[in-house]
Amino acid sequence: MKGKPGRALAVMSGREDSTSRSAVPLLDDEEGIGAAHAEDRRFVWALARGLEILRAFGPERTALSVGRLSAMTGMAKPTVSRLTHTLAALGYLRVVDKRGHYAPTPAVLTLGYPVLSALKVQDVATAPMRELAEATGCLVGLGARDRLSMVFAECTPPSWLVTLRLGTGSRVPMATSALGRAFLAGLGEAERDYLLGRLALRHGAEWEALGPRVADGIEQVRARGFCIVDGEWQRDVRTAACPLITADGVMGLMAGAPGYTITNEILENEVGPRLVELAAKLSPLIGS
Amino acid sequence: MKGKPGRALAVMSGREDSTSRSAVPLLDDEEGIGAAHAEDRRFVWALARGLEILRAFGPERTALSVGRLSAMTGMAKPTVSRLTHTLAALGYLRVVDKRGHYAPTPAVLTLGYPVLSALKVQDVATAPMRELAEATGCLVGLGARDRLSMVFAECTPPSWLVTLRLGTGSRVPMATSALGRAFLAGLGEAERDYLLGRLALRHGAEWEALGPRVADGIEQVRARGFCIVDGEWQRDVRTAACPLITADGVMGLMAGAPGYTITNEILENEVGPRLVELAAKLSPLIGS
DNA sequence: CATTTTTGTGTTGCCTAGCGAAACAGCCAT
DNA sequence: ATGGCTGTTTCGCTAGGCAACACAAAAATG
Repeated sequence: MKGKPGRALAVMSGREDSTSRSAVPLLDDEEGIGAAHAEDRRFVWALARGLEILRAFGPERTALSVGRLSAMTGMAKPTVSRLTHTLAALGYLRVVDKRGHYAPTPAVLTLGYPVLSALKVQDVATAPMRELAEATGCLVGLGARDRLSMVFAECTPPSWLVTLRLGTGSRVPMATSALGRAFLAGLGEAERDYLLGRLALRHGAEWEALGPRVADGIEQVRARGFCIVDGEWQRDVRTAACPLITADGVMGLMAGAPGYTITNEILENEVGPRLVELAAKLSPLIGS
Repeated sequence: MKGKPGRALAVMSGREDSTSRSAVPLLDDEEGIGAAHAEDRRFVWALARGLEILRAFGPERTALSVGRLSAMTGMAKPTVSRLTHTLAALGYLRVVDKRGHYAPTPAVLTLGYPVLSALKVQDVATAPMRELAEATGCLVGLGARDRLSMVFAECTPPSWLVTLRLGTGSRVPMATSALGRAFLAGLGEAERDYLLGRLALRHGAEWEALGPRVADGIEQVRARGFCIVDGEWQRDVRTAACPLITADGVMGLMAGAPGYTITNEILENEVGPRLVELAAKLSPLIGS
């Protein structure tokens, strides 16, 4: 690229061995918004940065300070300060203590409602998913892609299961989860190859071992309609998943449980087929 | 405490703006982001505008064009075009047809997860709420304030009820819903008076009749712990609600059903007390 | 069916608003 | 007080908002 230091977050920084600067501002397991839009004149950075602030929060990061946000996102502190100030003025963030820690408020939930409503999740999916969850003892989830993760649109844990903490809006990685592999299997070739390329880029060296396992999951779906992942995403969690093609695009349906409550055989012979059956039933109902 | 609102509306940036302006940019039943921050140098307008774009979508407006968004929000079309372009590049919006209609994607759900996680909704609230819902035949909801509405953090409809379409992230007006009135009753005096003032401003002439009914709801809560609203929010929907004080602030708990499935007596003698009981149980568990 | 009307999106010029580096102001702790 | 923190203010330079224009496609009209 060119030596213009101009904008483009700190992702492409690293010209000199800077002392105090955090090397890479990547959030959790996500890729930043980086340089992809560096020359896009229609791209408004202020909005992208503000949303990255909201994304920085998570289950174990419920309250963050300006400095912490600055380090996590790679933005300058004054910028973060202004963005948090704005988000607080709009009601999406609030100050939780005198040290200036910010936390998201329920107002952000309103942003998500239109999608849930458009997908008709509550209308058609929740009840049969819950039924399957209670019948099999698995947590049953419906998810779609977000960047290189899968995000749950609906999540129905069986009433007695408390160890798996997932819910609407939570994410699992695409490459190591059954849900992600099933989703990939449901895509057209072009889009799947594109995503596999990005995944390879993101996982770096470990892709050597991971890539074939992803390909195997896709092959499982092709062979019998669903795939199984045992302990790759989280230790001692076994999951089956199948793709779900809707009018609004490809999603995925998964069912999983801790290893000590379910065997791979049950997952394969009972849960998997019922999952495929449910996906077929939901397929024409979900989305517009 | 907040600063003085003290300004009506309009006036975005230019002060000599005498040209004909698009009338009023109000979204559905919300107040715009108007003037309160007109002179706040720390306020980032681009971010506020982008979030208003996301807010413009709703259950019956699942896909919107640039022109429509421009009319709804009062922003210029090129501005909206760039914001939608940005949101699409980030994955929060996608183009759904050749005419350039945009629709939100499941990616926006990730923004809401941190709050649900922080409130521990799934961990402690969902199960007992569902239990109450099945036992009483009411939809049971847990909500918090967003601007002048109440937004649901969790919503558990009984399995057989399909006419009430509410879910996580959906909103009901503060003044005409039992949930809103119960929330107001749970606040401290200063904040309650501030909100009542804004509500009076927003409802204009009809506040003459509405205000006393709101006050009556608050009085009901004071007397017996919950209040009842019959048909004011939606025709033929009866609802009881009570405040729920958590470590993260005041919320509200409500239970409601269509009029032909429940009587006011049952609501008053059975549902209301159980609601109060549940709120007391959840109070120490929800939030940090 | 071609043409005009309507509706709606994407580009320019100009000027305001916002980003970022460095300096400035609070807070605690020792 | 003196550092070592962290969050907020100047100020230059650049990105982005707004108005007007240009343009594409559906709808209306003969």
